[in-house]
Amino acid sequence: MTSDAKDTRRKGTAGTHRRPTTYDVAKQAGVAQSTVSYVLNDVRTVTIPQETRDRVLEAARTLGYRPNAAAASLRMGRTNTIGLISDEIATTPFAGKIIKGAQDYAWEQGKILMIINTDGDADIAAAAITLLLERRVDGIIYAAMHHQEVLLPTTLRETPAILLDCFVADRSLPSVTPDESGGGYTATQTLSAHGHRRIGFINLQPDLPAAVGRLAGYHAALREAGIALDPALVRHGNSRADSGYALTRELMQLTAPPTAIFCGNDNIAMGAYDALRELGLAIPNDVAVIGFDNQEIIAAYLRPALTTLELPHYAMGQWAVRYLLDHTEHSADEAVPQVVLPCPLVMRDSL
Amino acid sequence: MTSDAKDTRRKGTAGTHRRPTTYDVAKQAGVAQSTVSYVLNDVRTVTIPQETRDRVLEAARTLGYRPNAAAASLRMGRTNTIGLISDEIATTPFAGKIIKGAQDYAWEQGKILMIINTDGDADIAAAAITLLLERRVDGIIYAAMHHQEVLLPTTLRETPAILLDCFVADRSLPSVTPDESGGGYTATQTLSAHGHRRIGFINLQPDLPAAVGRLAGYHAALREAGIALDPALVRHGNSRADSGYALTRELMQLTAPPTAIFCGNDNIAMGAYDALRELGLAIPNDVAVIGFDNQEIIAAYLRPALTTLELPHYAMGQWAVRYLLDHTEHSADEAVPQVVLPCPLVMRDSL
DNA sequence: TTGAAAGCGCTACCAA
DNA sequence: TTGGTAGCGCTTTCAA
Repeated sequence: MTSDAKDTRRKGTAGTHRRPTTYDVAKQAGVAQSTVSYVLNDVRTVTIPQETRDRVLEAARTLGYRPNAAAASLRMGRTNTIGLISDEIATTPFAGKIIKGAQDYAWEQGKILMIINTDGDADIAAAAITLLLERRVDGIIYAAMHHQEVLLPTTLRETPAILLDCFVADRSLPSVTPDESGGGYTATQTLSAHGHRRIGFINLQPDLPAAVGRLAGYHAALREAGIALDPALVRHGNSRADSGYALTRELMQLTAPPTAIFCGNDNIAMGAYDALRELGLAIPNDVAVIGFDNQEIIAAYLRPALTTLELPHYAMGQWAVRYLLDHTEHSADEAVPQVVLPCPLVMRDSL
Repeated sequence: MTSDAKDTRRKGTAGTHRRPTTYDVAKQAGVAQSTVSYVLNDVRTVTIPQETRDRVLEAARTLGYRPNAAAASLRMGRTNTIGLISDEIATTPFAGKIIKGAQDYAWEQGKILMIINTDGDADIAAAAITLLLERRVDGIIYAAMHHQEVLLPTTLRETPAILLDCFVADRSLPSVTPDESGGGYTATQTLSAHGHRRIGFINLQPDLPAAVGRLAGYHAALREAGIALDPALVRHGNSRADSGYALTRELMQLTAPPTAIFCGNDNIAMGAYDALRELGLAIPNDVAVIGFDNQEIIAAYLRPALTTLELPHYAMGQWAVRYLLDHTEHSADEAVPQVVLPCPLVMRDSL
């Protein structure tokens, strides 16, 4: 703290940390600043003799030179940064997977992520967009953790953007979401391939995109297998375990109860397990169960381990970044893609 | 791509997106560039008449002006950005909490986070540090997901940095970690306060900082309660459920088995539940159980719900950012804090 | 109260 | 092959 007059860290007394610049490196190496830039960026349009290169590299090393990304960004008009706005982060394992998918790909491409969590607050989302715009990110990913329609500030259109696990009503923004109906189809088809003809379906709240899609898939698979749709076998719950429990009991009280149950998510499946156990029914011998979401901690710990469908969070994260990097330019003429990624089956022991 | 025939986006034909600058705003408002800066940044040292202010604000608005953060950073030497390097992100719920804690505080202070996940790879960590240094972040948080000693590149010392849930051997870098021994104490003391005198402890691998700390806390609480330490009651496992299962069986086979078990983490507790159930012992009436980590998905779903200690991930994230913001300057003379944050008890139904 | 201008560190153009 | 130099958009000093 002290020293003479306590200016320890302001003046050039060693404590000062003015980082060396290309200018310093140039001086040290006895070349021009531009030469330093050429060498450091390995610019191939100019040819610099190895000897000079070495001198520059050496000077940079001894000075501890580090390029200043802000200066480069200012000059080049690109920040090599991608903004990621997510509506949740701590409360779901999905967030981590999306981030990881996005980051892995971004990192490969030398890009870096700026992540902002909104906690579902629209004002924060708007502020986040503003901030990222000021940072001149090369693109913005707006990610929801549960497939839904969203309403977004128009400011998002000032930069390339892509929606992840969500979409806008008029589909005017590119999006990447899970193939819900494909998932519903896979689940149902897998069950029917195992010989089941009476397949119960405990769906999520009927208004959710996920529920609509999965139900469509269920219908399609049934149709394809030549199984008549029995409306009594389809129920809508609230996506929690208690609803899985209650609706499973309802289903099993039917005069012709199902031999397999497709659960709208893994929580519901957990409830189904409880109900089935209480009824003295064995999984999968008496009743087969298949879930959705692959919430590892549930699915892998349930006994028997739960067969389920995985939501492609990692893949969506990856896809979103790739899309942004491939579409750095605003090209209004191109179609706005609404991409849908498959939900892979994760086979365990419940069927 | 060529011109003449299809240069829609290069020239000023509407498609072009040269963002307006302070210069444009100045021109539009009929003032000098500096005036724009004064108004936009609300600089109080100069007094600008409301009328001028309004003109500037209006011009900025109609032009859709957005400050360029890179330019400001370059000029000011501060980026208002904090780097967060984490060794895992998708595989543990802890990451989300740390990030949220860090981000919530950073956001409040107008700072933004750059997050890089290393997957535990030292090379990636080193590259991440380099990248963040080039970005001139105002500070770096290096976060582990499990309390451990780490070995870090010296480059980390080029900027203010803080370690989260980890530390370096010589304690030369500031750190914030959970109060493991305080947690061990709380767990044990809580059990003894419930009247238990024979308290088993199934610890993690003995070499982990968490295990060492929790054991010390266990000892301290026993001593304080006047309970003699019985080495037979202390076991070391491998932090997974199977080890909790096996060691619980061992413990219960003792001629004087424990009436309560303190489990080194929630996975172990899960295994203990299985063993106890198999032995026909009721929780908490026959044996009380307390866990550690508060892995919500385990702890809250276990029946009876598990009483456990929470790791302060959110608080550590918050603390780390606060520390960095308070110590923007490199002050070598200050002591290097090794802060320890409490692990709060989360009461549920297992004791 | 306002304006001109310097300069943050970098890239890349143009000349030598 | 190398070097001088003009900005990128901003903040802030200094003069008017």
